[in-house]
Amino acid sequence: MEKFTIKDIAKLGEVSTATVSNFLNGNYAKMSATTRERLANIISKTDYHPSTTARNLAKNENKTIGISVADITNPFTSPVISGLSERCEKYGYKMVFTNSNNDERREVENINRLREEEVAGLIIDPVNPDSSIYNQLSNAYTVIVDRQARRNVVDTIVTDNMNSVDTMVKKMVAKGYDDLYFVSWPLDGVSTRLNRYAGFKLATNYLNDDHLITVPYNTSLNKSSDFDQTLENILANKGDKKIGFFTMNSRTLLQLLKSAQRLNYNYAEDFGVATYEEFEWMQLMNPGISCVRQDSFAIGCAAMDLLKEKLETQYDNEPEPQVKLIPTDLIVRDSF
Amino acid sequence: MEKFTIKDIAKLGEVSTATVSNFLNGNYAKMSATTRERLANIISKTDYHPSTTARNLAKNENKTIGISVADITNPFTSPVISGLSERCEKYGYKMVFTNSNNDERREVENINRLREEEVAGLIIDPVNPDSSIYNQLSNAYTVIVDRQARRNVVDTIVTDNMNSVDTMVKKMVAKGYDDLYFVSWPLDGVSTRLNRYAGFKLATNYLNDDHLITVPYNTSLNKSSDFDQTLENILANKGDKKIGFFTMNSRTLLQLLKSAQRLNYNYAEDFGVATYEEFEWMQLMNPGISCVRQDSFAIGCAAMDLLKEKLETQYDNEPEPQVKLIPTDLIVRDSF
DNA sequence: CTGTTAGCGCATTCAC
DNA sequence: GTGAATGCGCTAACAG
Repeated sequence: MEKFTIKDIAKLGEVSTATVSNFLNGNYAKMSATTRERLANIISKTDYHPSTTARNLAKNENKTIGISVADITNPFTSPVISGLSERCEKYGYKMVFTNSNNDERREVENINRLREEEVAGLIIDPVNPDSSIYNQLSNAYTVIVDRQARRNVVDTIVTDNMNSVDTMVKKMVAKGYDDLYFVSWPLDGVSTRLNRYAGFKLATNYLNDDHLITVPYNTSLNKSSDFDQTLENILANKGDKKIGFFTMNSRTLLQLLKSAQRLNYNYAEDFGVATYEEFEWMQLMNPGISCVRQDSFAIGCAAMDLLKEKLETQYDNEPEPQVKLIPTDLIVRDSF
Repeated sequence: MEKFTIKDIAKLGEVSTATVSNFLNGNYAKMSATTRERLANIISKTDYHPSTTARNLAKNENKTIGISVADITNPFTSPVISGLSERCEKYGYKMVFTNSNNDERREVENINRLREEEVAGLIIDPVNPDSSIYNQLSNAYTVIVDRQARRNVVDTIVTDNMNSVDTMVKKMVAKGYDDLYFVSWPLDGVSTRLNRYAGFKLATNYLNDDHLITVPYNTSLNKSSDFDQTLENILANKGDKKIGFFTMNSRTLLQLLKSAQRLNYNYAEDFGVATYEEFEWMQLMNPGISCVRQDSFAIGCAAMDLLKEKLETQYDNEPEPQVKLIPTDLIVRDSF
């Protein structure tokens, strides 16, 4: 938006462009104190600032990372971006940002565009972590966040699903619940669900899947469903037993809550409940709902930390992909 | 991340770099069909892609816009970004993104950094719209979103506060409410609040401020407050009158709801209520809460539309700053 | 139709 | 301590 170049200020300072360049890069050893001061003056007066484009070209480096998020609108991705942005600033990277709006095709376009921009690295919040497109990405300059592939080919940072469920459900066990149930969308080999369920089994020591309740992915909240039936079966026959549920996310929690409402059961009173994911309304409800709050900010930070580290080391061959687990916060309220 | 340059593929194609450049830019008229095909082949085989940096330098243009958001974590900014990203893609811009985390100092840094990147334009979701720092920005290449300054110096896109409140409150009036109250944080000259209140007065025809209830900015939701008192005064003495409240945002709504709960009044039953802002829990509550849903996505779109238009026209002197209002959706549920 | 050439703004030897 | 020269990868005349 300006017009001054390094030449202009070289002329004004009556020095060569090289000296100016040195000044700009802090190589003050290579000039007299007087020219240094003169340059400082001129530059501040002209509000000249070097062209990053030109500099990138000359140095053949580009301190920017490309970001592709599946869905900016998802409440869990904002904190991730916040963490990324924090670290980018800290490390002197700028971030160019793309949103795929849950569209795999668009994600591919975004990633390709990002690569053409010659970004130094890539951070991807994948639409479908099991897609094959990530195979083309080198693990040397990319990291995946938030969603874990069944077989991951690049480093990924995700919330510690298994352990958080384990410790939360252990708290329920400790309160003397006789029967605990895990309410989930169909497992379908999705790693998030599998890992959360694994945590549940770990805490409860259930050996088979008798305590796994599955609800279809897209059931209406406001119509009675099969789930009403199984809930009624459990609750009507519970006798003196304490019954508890752990729901794998907020949607299944709502499913449970709505069903219970239809059947005239109250949570906390007639049964205990805790859930993965935190939303504001869980705190507003009365009694408040215990939940696992994932630390998305930390995921963003860790992702950029990892990426920076990878970018700074020279690999003779691609590093083995790892997955790093980020611990969660357990929010215990009065729902169990 | 690659190594092929235009020279390499020129050599491979046994043509000059100029021809390759023409090919890349779609100037197929300037070459024979055979060389065109040959080039296409070679390029696809080598997975060569031109350096955007070099291209930007050569063309002295930079199809990127800089974005500075006050707080990525605010649920209303995600849709704005979504809209921006939509339009950026459409118009062929890429976006470099910064987050200020509600810190004015950081915002200044971000904006300066963005300008140094030689972005073509700037879109700013301001931390404090009344800050003086926006005075330094030319209206020729920047637009502000979401928050309106008292005296705005650059084009601004905001939600249509006044008209949405007006039409929502008119719906309450139509339902025969005898007394309507506007619950708000102290007006304090903040344009958002002023405009919403103006809409309220427009709908109710109240001439003075007797129906404005002010609650301090930072009162705890869970302790009884002065507000409890004034609410009790109104509700205890209402007689046969229908009483309604319009709250200026979700926080003041919660204030109202919690106070009512403490005083054993029920909304919808003992009084009517509607609010600015929509959150998921308003839909979950029973009865659902009527609210004004601002179309943040549209704000993002409009902002980028405007910016693009400005970028493409040559101004002899800076254009007069305008403010554009984005209409909202009125969600009527059962709370009044 | 194709090649030559001169920049774009800056960084970096290598002389002086 | 300083400056001229060269190149980063590409574009845009201008010749041929």
